[in-house]
Amino acid sequence: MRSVTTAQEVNDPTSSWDPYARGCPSRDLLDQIGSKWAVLVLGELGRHGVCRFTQLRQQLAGVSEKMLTQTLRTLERDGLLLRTVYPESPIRVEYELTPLGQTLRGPLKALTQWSVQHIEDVLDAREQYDERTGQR
Amino acid sequence: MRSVTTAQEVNDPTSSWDPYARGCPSRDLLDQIGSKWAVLVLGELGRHGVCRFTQLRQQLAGVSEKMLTQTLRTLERDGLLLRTVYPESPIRVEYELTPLGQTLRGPLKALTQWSVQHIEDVLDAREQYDERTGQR
DNA sequence: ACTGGTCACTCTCCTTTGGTAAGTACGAAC
DNA sequence: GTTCGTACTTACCAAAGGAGAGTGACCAGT
Repeated sequence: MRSVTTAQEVNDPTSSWDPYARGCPSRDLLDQIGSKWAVLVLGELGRHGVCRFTQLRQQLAGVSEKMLTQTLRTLERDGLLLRTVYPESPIRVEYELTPLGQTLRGPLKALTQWSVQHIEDVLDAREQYDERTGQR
Repeated sequence: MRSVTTAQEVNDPTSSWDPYARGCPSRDLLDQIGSKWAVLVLGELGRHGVCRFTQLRQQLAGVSEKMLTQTLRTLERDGLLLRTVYPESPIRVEYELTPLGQTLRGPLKALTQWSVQHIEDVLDAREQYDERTGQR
């Protein structure tokens, strides 16, 4: 068992993960999957199925190669995507979601859609806030 | 109209927000709402309805006062939560979700649940990855 | 043999963000 | 008048992120 064993969970090994607890792996994971580039990488792989490095770099306009590599490695390590190297010339590397990664599509799509659907409300709210606080 | 007007969207002013586009406000918003502390603050306010500063600081174990204040201000400005000051002594400040903030509960809850439900799979995947790459 | 091109990184430098801890403002209670 | 509680600010430093040049493997052309 890998569960972080503390006093209160000794008799309850299955339900001990709490993102609100400091240092809990589930908090770190939540942070990872909600991070800027991870959301977009997973979203893109969810829509296109299989992608190459350069393709992703173009779709996620503005990502640096360093961050793209870093994000892809982390997601691969977490078992969310599969990285396949074809030793052709020039080299070809393909990325695709694993079954585990697929299970994240729904939640992430919901979040992405929310940001598109409500961005105008948010921009309005910001304007009002700035007027309110700017006057004083 | 606040929409960022570029060539391809001149005849389509309503559906122009794209989180995959560099500098699009919806990308920034997605980044905000998916950020570490914002997720937890919104989650906590979703569960408890109304919270005070100190209460939030305790529930979100590990957050610094600086980051909590900063996160709360940003969320208030974005119209996701309401901040009410009661000029008693000692001062009392209450935070609660706005109707707009309520609409985020679903998506964020899904994400949080995912991280709890799949953290073990991810930890397994990491172990395997480290073995694979550590050997070479 | 040598130049140039492609792809997927990798490295370095510098800016921005985040964390730690101490300080501030206000009235109330002792 | 000193201490307490509450909700912040501020100063400082370490860690993460972004910009851009460099690397290595391979091959096509000259």
